[in-house]
Amino acid sequence: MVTSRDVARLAGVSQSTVSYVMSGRRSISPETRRRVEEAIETLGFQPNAGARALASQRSQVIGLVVPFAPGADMTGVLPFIETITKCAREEDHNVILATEDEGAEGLTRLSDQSLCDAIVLMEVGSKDPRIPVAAGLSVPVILIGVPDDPAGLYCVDLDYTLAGRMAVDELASSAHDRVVLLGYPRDVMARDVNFVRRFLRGAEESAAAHGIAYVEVSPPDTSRAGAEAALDEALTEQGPGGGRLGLVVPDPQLIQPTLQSLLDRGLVPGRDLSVIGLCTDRTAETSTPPVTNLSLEPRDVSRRAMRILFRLLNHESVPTASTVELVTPRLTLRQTSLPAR
Amino acid sequence: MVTSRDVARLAGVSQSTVSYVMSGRRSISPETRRRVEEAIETLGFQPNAGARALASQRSQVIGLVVPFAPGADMTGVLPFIETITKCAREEDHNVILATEDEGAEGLTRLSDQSLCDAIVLMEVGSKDPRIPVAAGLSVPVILIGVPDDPAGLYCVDLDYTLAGRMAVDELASSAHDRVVLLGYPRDVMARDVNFVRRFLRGAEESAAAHGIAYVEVSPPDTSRAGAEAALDEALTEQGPGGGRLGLVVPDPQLIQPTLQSLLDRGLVPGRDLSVIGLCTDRTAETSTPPVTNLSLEPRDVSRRAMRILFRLLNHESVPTASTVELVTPRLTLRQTSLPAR
DNA sequence: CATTGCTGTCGATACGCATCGACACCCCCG
DNA sequence: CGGGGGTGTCGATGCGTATCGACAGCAATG
Repeated sequence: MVTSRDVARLAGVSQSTVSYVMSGRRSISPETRRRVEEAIETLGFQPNAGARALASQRSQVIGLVVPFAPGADMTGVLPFIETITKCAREEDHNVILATEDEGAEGLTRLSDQSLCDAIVLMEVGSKDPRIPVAAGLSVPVILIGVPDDPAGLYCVDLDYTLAGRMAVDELASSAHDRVVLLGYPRDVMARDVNFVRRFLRGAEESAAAHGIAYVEVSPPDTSRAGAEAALDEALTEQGPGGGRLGLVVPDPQLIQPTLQSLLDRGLVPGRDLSVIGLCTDRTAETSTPPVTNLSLEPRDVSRRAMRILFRLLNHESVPTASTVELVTPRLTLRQTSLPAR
Repeated sequence: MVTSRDVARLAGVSQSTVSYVMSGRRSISPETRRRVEEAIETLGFQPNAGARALASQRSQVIGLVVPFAPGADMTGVLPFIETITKCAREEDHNVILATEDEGAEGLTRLSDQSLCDAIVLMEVGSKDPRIPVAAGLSVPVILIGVPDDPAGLYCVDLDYTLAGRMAVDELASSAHDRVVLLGYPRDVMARDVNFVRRFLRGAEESAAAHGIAYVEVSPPDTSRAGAEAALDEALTEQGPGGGRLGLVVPDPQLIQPTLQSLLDRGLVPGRDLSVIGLCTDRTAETSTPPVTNLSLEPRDVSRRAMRILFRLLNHESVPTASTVELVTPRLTLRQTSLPAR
């Protein structure tokens, strides 16, 4: 192993000088700097992470807690991980992974063992039991998702209320007469996840504002049969015909089954009715047919979270007065939207 | 911050005794052990990771290099990450993430900075430029995927050759007359990925062995249009009718488009022909209709890799003489298989 | 009783780096 | 020509843990 002492010896300077060359925390003469950098290059010196962390009280590591819990919707988790990792690297930090199923102890472990300088907590639930613990840690914590009580922690999330509103707004403005919201399956509803409530509220509000007919049906699960059942309920209740129907499907897993069920009934999305999904663009592009969607913007959300995080780490002031930052979803029209009339 | 010295003071022992209680590397009297453990509990002591790493030359961290490169197939990466992380935690290790786009430097960084004790390298290509670098690192490296020259490194992967053989074996044994292999898109073929070649070879071999008609067509890309084009080529060439046709689709991204294209032509998978996909079970279950598939077994592959890894770290002998460990795929019949005749 | 061999504990040290205080040197100004 | 204020470098120290050698106490042995 090459140490900074080896570099110092080769460059003919002291070890501390090497350290100052690398950190830039003291001025160094151009000549010395050159010699040291040359020595670093020659020896291929890389500072020992443990020693650095021990001496500086900074691990240069970000803890990322991901939802691997069984049953959690893992669709679209990857873009978050990807973006967060890349943002971290841009700031010369590394990412250490923890899984949701470790619960609150996972958080204290990361923090108390000085494994990381900050924590990003993904997929935060309404009354997430980790929140009070997170609030008491010695490292800053950024939440992706908005709990009922953020306990002063910084939160970033998609603006689900706005997403719900945008979905119905779009349908209303393209002359649809009625909206059916194909809700989340019962088990998701039972978990009382925050963003579900927010989305539904936004959709309802918009429907009310536009004076447009609005019903909400909950499928038993996200299977093909679940979609069938929900559609049965939705369509028989109102009759299949008459007017322009808009279907809003906020659960990504339900989109493909729903589209398929519609086709089986001879109802072609984009010809006989509109379908708007809430899912990643990738999911929307690859569904058959490609579905008009509101993007979950995982990259934007992640980037915003990381910006806050590094501002906190660098003791810069965090500009927003608010503790909750919401990202605006993006609507992309694809093949499942009825043409304007 | 609570240190082992604090624990020692409270327990009335020396710091080194605390360390020995925790590591179990020297015998400790029951009475002393009790007092120390009580003190640890009381203070909520967690050893400082950096200090521990510095002193013991062990970071208790596994480096995981994931394929986030643009264009890489990210489908199914998550189960690998999940399983690897969980295996690591079972052995009291953490996982640090690196992205493929850091290339070989990412590997030397992880190793030379002593950020981790071992590295898992995912999605290794045939002539992956990282292999020679990996072979020279001071930490063990486990590959997921098999390069042309493993350079003495341990590799774990699905047995793609067997998968190809199993696909055609299944079709042959269920009285199919001919097999069309809807290959990988041209850009994947161009990258000359190892597992693609292996799968195709297995399929060819089996077809030859069974004396069954076999053609292979390559779609331009994984879009719907790409699937259409490939199907056009495959079906016109042989005519749509006559005998029992089996379609093998090894690219997960191509499966849904292909199924859809078939349905559009009035060809119902499971009634008019058979379709076998190579994809995760999850993908197979959620396709419409659910496709008979050979599983990629990400959990098995990951677990095998981690077992080797920890054996290496614990200086246990690694049992296999061979450096390459292949996992047997699992065939699951679903709705796209023709009933036996 | 002297010796040997354990068992259980302690003190000291090393790990590699960051940082603080000291200080030698030089330049500029009085 | 003397003093003051930078500038650039160094030595020393500390971060918190693991581990080595030492050794006190005790039991078993000849």
